[in-house]
Amino acid sequence: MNPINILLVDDHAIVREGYRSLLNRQPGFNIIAEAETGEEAYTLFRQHNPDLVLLDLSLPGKGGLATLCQIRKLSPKAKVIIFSMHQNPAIAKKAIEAGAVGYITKSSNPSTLLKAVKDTMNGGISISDDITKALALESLQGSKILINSLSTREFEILQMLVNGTSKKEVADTLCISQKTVSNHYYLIKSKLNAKNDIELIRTATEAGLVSPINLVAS
Amino acid sequence: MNPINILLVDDHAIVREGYRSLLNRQPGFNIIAEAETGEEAYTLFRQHNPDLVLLDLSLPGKGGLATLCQIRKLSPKAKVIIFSMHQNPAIAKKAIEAGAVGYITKSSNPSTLLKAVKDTMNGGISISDDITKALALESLQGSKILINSLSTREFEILQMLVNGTSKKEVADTLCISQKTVSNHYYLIKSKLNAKNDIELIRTATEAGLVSPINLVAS
DNA sequence: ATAATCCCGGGCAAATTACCCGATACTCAT
DNA sequence: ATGAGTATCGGGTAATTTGCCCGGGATTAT
Repeated sequence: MNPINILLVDDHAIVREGYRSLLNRQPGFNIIAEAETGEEAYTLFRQHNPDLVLLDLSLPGKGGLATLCQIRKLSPKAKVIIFSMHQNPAIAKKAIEAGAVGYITKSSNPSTLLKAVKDTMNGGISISDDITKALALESLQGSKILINSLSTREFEILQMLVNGTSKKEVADTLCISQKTVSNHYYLIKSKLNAKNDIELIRTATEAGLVSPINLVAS
Repeated sequence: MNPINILLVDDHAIVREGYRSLLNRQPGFNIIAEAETGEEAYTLFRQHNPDLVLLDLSLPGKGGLATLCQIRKLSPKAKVIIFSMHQNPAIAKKAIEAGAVGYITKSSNPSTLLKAVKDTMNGGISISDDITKALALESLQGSKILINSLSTREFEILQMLVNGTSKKEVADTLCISQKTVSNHYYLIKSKLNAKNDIELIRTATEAGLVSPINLVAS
């Protein structure tokens, strides 16, 4: 049987070293190229047309997801396994939606990665246990695209708040009482499943509600 | 000459694989133990008393900075090189202040790491180029970065909090009372001039403390 | 030796949250 | 047009958190 040709994409040299060492110890795998950035990955993909791409998500420049999309657009049958440090199921979902055949966290066992490579070459989809567990939990609590469940008013208030407007200012601006703002705030948090302000901001940021920061020289 | 005995600490198996492969190719290095967590690292350090520790900063559990402090406390002459994915100079500063003899980013060349190991064994301090450059830039623009007024502990707690760890989790992880976390939190907020969580996160984001989750919309 | 921090937490009043409630008002399908 | 559904507005109250002060032990610097 021909060896499986693999394109390795990770911006950290030491991680590539790790993959290489791991895969070289196994028969049947051949790393034909390595890339540090999304751009490079795309170029090398076209050049070598590998059987499989091992792709890190947090790439400098355009990012891993975008690279994944680009590669899939060029060659919709391309097999790409995402290898990421994020244990966030939302990210895994995005990756699978975008066409990845696998999502493995970097804290997984090396054997998990090897298994994923084999499984996906047989046409399967492979997701590491920590993620499947998190996904299961999430689907139990029936999460959707949460931000869409906000009403217009809630959305408006959230947007003001995460951009630094104080509750009092919001109340004054909208001519409602501070109490109402607080109540909205409470509802927003529950709708978005945020346990605290920080989670709220992260969700809002994901949804693009937070405008970029003005660096103030003081 | 005796080989240099190294303790490897990283929670990602694939990264350890990388280190191992890299160092084994060089004569004179010997990895005597590997750890995945700070606790384990500390135990193994006492057991093996290595010449050098390669320590990842983003460890689960107690965290890399705290582990560094703990080891240095036990053995003030211990040599620890921090190996981190953060290119943030503020983090590097904290690490060196806490007694690390080196700070190398994971995006550095393998040869940089090897050189750092050698240099530090000769009594030097080694910092990767990207960081020294960033430090230079920072001092040029002479911005009195508020973040630097935080103590090590405060810094650590802030980092956990803005990355979504709840106060209770922080307390449990660090084995301190929730009240103490709250008090730290209060002090952090005043030191950073933040009126509320949102401002705090913005400042922390500016300082690069928040690990991004950029979900790209198709 | 003394001063200055840092880290840890108790205490307590003030503020905020979590969650309940009822009152309008608007939309929309029957 | 009537009733069901839901958005907006806020009152009330118990539980929690904050803001701020305190002191004590451990380190570090002077």
